[in-house]
Amino acid sequence: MQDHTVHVQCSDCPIRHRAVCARCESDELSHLEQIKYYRSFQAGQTVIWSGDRMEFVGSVVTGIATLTHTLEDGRRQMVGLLLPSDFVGRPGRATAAYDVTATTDMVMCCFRKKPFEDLMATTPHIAQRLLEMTLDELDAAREWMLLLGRKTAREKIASMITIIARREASLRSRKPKGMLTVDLPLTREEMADYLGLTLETVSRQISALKKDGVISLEGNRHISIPDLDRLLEEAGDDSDGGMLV
Amino acid sequence: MQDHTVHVQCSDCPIRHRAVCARCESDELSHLEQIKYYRSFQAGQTVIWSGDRMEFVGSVVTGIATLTHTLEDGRRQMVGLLLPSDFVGRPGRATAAYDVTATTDMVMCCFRKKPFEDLMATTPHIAQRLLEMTLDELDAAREWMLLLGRKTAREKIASMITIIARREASLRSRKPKGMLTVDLPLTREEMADYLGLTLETVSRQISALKKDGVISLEGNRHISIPDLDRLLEEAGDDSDGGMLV
DNA sequence: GACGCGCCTTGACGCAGATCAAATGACAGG
DNA sequence: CCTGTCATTTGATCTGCGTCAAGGCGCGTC
Repeated sequence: MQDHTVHVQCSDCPIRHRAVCARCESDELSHLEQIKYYRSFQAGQTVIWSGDRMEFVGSVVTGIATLTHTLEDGRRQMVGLLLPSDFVGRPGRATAAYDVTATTDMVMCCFRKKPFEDLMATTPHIAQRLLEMTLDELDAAREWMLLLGRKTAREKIASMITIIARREASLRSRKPKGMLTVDLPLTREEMADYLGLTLETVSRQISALKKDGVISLEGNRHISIPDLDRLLEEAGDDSDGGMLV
Repeated sequence: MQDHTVHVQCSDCPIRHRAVCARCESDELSHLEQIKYYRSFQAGQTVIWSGDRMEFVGSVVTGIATLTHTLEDGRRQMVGLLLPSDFVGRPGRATAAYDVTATTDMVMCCFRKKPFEDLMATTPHIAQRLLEMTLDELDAAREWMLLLGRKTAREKIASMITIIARREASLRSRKPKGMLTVDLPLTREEMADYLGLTLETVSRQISALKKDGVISLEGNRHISIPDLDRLLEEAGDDSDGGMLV
């Protein structure tokens, strides 16, 4: 599935690598091919610190990264979870606004910012595609705000599971067979930073959902969902969870 | 200041009305002029309900609107605060994702969605401008997530005041003279929905900040800030509050 | 002036989740 | 096999904020 290598060709990533793929389909591929390059990161490695100069933009090819804000006293809030195909960086801004960290081994496809901006100015399709992606991210951020501001710890956990299941599903081409399962790509502490909780509360609520039969665990990270509707109900959303199935 | 009328010309709003103004400076103004129209709303009136068909996009000319999510049991979370010049709507999506409500009397400049999308496809500058604005909103949403997930009630109130002061300042052309003052355009309940608190907690924390001399009140809505650094400190941010001064 | 109606403030009390602390399990290296 | 490290779980206690309730203030209307 996520078997891209550092030398993956642009044309290999019709889904994962959208910022590039939008161009792959046109006759100007060669421009992007000339300016793109790949970077690998190890799990735990910081891609860029908040406030640093941001010399590139790019997108995740394989692995997972997070965006986090940190306060001086150490409180942390995750503000973005980047899965393969997600875009990183901000054309038109010189410095990073948050820490970007690889939480698994990760490969990014990067473009030096200036050439990318030049290309964007002459290739309307790129700005239109980026706008679409940014609007999606904004919607996700706003759903996340509802979670952070108004949901209980139990609802937050249930919501997180449905959100990650949904995003993993959208990366997979095939439909899931058998019982729905989710791999949580985060530690309890990272989940806590995602949800605005402490890691102890995350652990307790996962245990509680397990005890109540809403989910079952195999190991610490792998979850199966016997009854999706039950989980969606626990998530407290008024919507259907974005049509997960 | 905010004396635009329903018949305001596009060329009157170089700051407030950015989605239009991007075009005003070009030779294709007439296209936008042909498809734009104005809508007025009274304070409290709903512009559109979540889930409704969204036939238009537009931007706020005068007044203030909010975006809110509501759960079935009535819990509400504000996810956007729209001041003059802010864009509303989402090219490429058919239905609204959240409730849009006028909290003061408000005038919007609208475009039917289809013609606007057509224009966007042929006028690269519009998508580029919208991308820039959307990225700004995304940054604001992420700062808001930090507030919702990790700040104390007192810090939330202090942060809200600095955020609103900053945004009001950016709408004003002239520098503030004398002591910095802010008009809160929201009721205590709306502030609570903004901050993920209850209205009682909002009231208590505002009283506490007043008692401690961080702010002073004239009436319920008008705040003066004797010492901005003190307020920024109370807000708990590691940044400088976006260079308010 | 008296009334009603929003909006706001203040007080008393309870609880969800934070905090502090300790135990358990999973591994990797010696 | 032992040991150290790190992630996780679980328990005991504390506390910030929610909840419930009462009352104040400004303002328009009769």
